[in-house]
Amino acid sequence: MHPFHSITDVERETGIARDTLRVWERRYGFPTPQRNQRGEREYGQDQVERLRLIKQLLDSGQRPGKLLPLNLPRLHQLAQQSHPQQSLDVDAEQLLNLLGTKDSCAVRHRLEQLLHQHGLRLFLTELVAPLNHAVGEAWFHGRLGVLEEHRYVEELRSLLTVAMQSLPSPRSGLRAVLTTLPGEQHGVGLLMASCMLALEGVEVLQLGVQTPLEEISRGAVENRCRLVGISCSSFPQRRTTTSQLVRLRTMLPKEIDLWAGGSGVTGLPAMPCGIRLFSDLQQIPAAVAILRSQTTAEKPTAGAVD
Amino acid sequence: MHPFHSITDVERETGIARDTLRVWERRYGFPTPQRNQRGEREYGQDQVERLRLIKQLLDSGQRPGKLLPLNLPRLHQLAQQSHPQQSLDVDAEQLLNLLGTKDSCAVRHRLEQLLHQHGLRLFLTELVAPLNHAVGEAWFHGRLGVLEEHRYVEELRSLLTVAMQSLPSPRSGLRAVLTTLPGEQHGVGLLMASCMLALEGVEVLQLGVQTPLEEISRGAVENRCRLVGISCSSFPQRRTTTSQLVRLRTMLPKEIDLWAGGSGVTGLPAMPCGIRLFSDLQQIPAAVAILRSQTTAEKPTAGAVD
DNA sequence: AATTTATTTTTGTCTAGGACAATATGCACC
DNA sequence: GGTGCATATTGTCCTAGACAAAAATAAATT
Repeated sequence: MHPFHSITDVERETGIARDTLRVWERRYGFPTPQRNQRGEREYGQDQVERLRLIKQLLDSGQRPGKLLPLNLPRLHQLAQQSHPQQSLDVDAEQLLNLLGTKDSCAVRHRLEQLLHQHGLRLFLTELVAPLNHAVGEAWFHGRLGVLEEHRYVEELRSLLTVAMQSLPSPRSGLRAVLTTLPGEQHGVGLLMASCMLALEGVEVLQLGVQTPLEEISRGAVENRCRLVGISCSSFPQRRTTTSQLVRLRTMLPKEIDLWAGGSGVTGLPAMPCGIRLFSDLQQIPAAVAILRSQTTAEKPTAGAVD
Repeated sequence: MHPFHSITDVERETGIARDTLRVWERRYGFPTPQRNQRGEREYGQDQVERLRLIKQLLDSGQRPGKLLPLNLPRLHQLAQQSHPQQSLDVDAEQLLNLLGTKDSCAVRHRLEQLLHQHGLRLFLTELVAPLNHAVGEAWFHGRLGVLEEHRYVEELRSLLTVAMQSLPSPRSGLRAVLTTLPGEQHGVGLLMASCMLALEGVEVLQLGVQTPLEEISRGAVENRCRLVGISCSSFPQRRTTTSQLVRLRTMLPKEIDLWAGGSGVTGLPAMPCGIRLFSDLQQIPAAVAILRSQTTAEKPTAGAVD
């Protein structure tokens, strides 16, 4: 009926905290919501759009002081500049186009085709990883909507879930807990990492998203896991990621490795200690190999741990 | 290191809004966090536990005024009373026990066994639905941890995803968009509903969780869906669910049905109009049948719509 | 006695403007 | 070009008050 959004709505839709929205209004004069009878803010659709765009630009490194005074055209202009169209694999490009059409089966079929053609590992590293990024960018530029993005994610999730089921039962010996931090909602990166580890013969204990740190730690210990993997997408504040990872590190026994990867860790301010950051899925096989050689080497010489 | 949580942490871990935490402190004298140098609240682990329990009791219909003055033993006592152990199917009971053990494969295998034994539909309505509830309760009573719950959810998700893939391609004619409202994070109910619809030959467009209302509407229209299904789990405020559903209803063309189901809609204060609430998965087949007969009946007599 | 209607209490969310530390930026200096 | 320090920017937290929606209770009606 009335196209107005409360401050809580806007917080949910843009990912910008209520306090931040209010302080922006005070400091920069934007947004400028109307007020209802009760004196509460009512954001119009246009302001929400603009805030969404601002949020995206912020996440890509821009600063609020520059961004908030700009009008919509200038913001779009900036979006163009800061995220130039990147060249893409021909397959990825094709899929991106398919996503834009109404035909959802086509996307599914093409993904399956490519999976069988290249095998799971290459499919993940060469196609899905860049495609994920490209889908995000396409949304950023307004080429795809949230709808298309969700559809893509669901197709991929389903495809990878099925693919992982049909992998041979891992030769035990190396077990891993895989999950995301509390607050993190995106599960596709997690699934991709699970696949990569499973491909290396690691027995993966997938816990889904948003596991409390205490439970991650308990799960790793109780199941005698050698390693904990955390998938991090973009987070509201990057220092949240860091502090949570550090806290998890202190909770885990030191003989359990802690790995973190995903777009949320690239450009993270260098971990203090004992946390391995992955900027790329492709680093996983080598890391697993090293871990495996370490573990088998250590096994015979028991003890020597205080 | 230091076992203290900021107010944001507590908000994330308990699902209680910051403002609410502060106002409780003011009104009821609980929680009573310490303050750090800067004067900021620091909640100890015990207070967080207590708040979690309080949140659970609130969700089950208790009132803050009664709950907040109570100490921990009394809260547990109340939890026992308000959620008496229910009798369970022998299969469900067995699975609940398996979940408590470390052996994750056993859960998986037993679920698969039962799925093949009963078929997907009975598996969902007779086993999974009550088991979901039982797992929630078991967590409530401290019998299972978050870890076990997550493991269960992931196994189920994977199992149902695979099962849905192996269903025959739906005979087209009836198409549905299925998703959850913005803010809703739980996707299992969604997957179960998708399965039920797919079993009835409905072509399901799964959009995953948290789709903005505008995008739900757009997806339904663009893909010529006859119906939109929303899966609602427990929501912070129930009126949020209502208002969002009503808003979605107004956005959708009136020839598209809107269905909502899940634990979040039971006991919801009667929808104004044009929204069908499902308290049970079993109601789905009949509703689809009716819809199908309506649609085929209407098709020939085109027009008569302003 | 049961059901409807009015009144009171409870409760979550919103507001304002101030404060401060953590991060980023600009600039002199090596 | 890199390094250290002063300065500016920015998100989050604070207090305390206000108010409407929901729930509980009381009152009035059938």
